[in-house]
Amino acid sequence: MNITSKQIAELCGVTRGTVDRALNNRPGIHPETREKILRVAEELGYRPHFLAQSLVKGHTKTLGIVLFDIHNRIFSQLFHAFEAEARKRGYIVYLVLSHRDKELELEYINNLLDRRVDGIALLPANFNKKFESLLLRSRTPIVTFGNRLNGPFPYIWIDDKQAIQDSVSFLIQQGYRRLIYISPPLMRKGKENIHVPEQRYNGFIEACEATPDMRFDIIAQKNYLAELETLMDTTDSSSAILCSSDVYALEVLKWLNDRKIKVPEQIGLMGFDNIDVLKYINPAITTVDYNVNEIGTRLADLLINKINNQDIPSETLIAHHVVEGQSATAMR
Amino acid sequence: MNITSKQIAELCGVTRGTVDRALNNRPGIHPETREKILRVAEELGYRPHFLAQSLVKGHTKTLGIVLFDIHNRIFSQLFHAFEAEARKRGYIVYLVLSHRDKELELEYINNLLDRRVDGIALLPANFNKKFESLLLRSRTPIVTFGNRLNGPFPYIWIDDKQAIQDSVSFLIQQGYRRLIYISPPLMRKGKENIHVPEQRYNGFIEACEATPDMRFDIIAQKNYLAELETLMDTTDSSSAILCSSDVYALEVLKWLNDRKIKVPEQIGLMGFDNIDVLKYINPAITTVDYNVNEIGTRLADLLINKINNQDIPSETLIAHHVVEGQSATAMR
DNA sequence: CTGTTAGCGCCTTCAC
DNA sequence: GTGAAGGCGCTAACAG
Repeated sequence: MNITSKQIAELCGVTRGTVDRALNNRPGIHPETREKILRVAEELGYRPHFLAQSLVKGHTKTLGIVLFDIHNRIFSQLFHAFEAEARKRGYIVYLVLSHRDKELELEYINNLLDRRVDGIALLPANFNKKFESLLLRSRTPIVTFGNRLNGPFPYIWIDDKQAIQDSVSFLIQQGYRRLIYISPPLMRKGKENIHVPEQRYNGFIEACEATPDMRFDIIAQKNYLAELETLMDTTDSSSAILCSSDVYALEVLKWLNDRKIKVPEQIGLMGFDNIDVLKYINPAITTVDYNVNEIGTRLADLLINKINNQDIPSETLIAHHVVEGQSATAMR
Repeated sequence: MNITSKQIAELCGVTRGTVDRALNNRPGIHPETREKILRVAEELGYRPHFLAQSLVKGHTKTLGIVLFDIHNRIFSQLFHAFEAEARKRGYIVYLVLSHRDKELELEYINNLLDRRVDGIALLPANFNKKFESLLLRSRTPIVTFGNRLNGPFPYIWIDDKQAIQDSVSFLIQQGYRRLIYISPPLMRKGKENIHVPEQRYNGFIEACEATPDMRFDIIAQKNYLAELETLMDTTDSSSAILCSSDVYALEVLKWLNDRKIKVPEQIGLMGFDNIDVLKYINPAITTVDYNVNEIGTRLADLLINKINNQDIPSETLIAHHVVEGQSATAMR
């Protein structure tokens, strides 16, 4: 169906070796022969068979990236940057969505490995030894992000623990003395890789315990609004709700709005991630910002460098900072 | 590096043909030989080389999907559904982002073709004959969506013209008699494939012209807020702004908020797409809803059916309906 | 039942 | 400068 180098060889009355020399302009071929072959190839719209090339060259110029989903804006932005950098460096990417499902992730990883991707950017849901040894045995370059593994896999993200501590500091400074921390992923502890939620959780606990007179609660379940409800009568204007992600903060704000509870007048609210839809929300939600585009770009950069056998740092942490909105400003 | 069927053959003292029979459990092999081969393969963690398989089988079990971007929620949702259906049917997908850039789209299409993807789901930015003939010549199954080509390419989306007419009808019914239609993509007319924006535009014009006493304006430029400003002193509470997409409606609402112009008291506002972030917005934006998950699923379904040489409809239109919020409710 | 052979499309020595 | 041959890893048709 498609024109092959063999056919060109026949048409030009030469052998495939010569055609190859012309096509990949390698030395050792008469200029005229080259001209002719190139012309014929051009006319016939010859395009090399990428798979066949990959098979012999041993690389596919393909990257795989596994994400939980792209509903969370943070991940769709990350993908954008990743894809752009990959393209600039000559790679095309498989995007697969694990939905935090360990089985599915495993299935996908195996599939990507079978397809001989040159490297994988991985947001891991699995976390056990068996999984890691599969990755290691594959000898495929891998860079993790947004969740850490135990083995020697390079990692890029932010300093989550510090970021939450900064958030708590900010809230304390605003005069808040009673905090409710909402982080549903914590409920999957032991069942799933929740490295980042745990880092944030640890940061929260430490920061709170280091503060005299601080009261705090943790909500770690899927149905977090129901639990929040039971806590509401213990709150006042010196209370604030800190969410481990903007997506929860948005839900909480909506829930509070529906109940005519005013933010920040009656209770403070703070998110995390600074996803871009926040700009449309009233009141502006105080949150933690970090350059996710940079993460995406660096992620691709690191992975490709690793593919090229360059040394890359085992950990790359991107800067973060609290962005003050109007949702966590206690009446002092 | 990785174990091959040849090595298994040697280890088992048989030939590759036999190994192949065992691995792909084909008939004509002694149960014991099969057992042994399977056991050895299992122990060594043998996995077939997907590329080599593809090369000989003539298919790659790979789909390509080209999107403008995944910032617009409608596209990330669509991808989710597409990816899920593809996976269920045994395919993995390349996601490439054209950013509406015709050159880039072309480059990507060629790349996907070189990689011998089994099919392409295409949101086209290009629209000329040359582009279409490239697609046709490739003989690769293609299904378009969200923008139409002229050639015989199956298409799936919604009835955009009708949807805007329904929107206008709704606004008229609410008592609006002066409409401002905002659709920035229209400015790229002639330069880029804007099939859908044009359909919506046509629907708008027809619906307005069919209505006596209707005044209307079109804003078709990137800097639409600036143009909107010049029109604001010609509006009153019987005026409404109709946006060709929710993303513009969100910007407009923010802009109006900043100017303390009340929606819908002073002016009506309506969007299109019903992207999921709308649920967090106040006032609730009236918009047009359609099941984008269904589009994503059907898109994959159609494409795969086409790959399997089944007949598929040249046009598939998904239902839509106006969702009433509080942003376009004239004081009657 | 199993081995042999040929081929998918391309690249890469090694002779001539 | 060019041809011939072998191989990437797997499948498939044909013998035996």
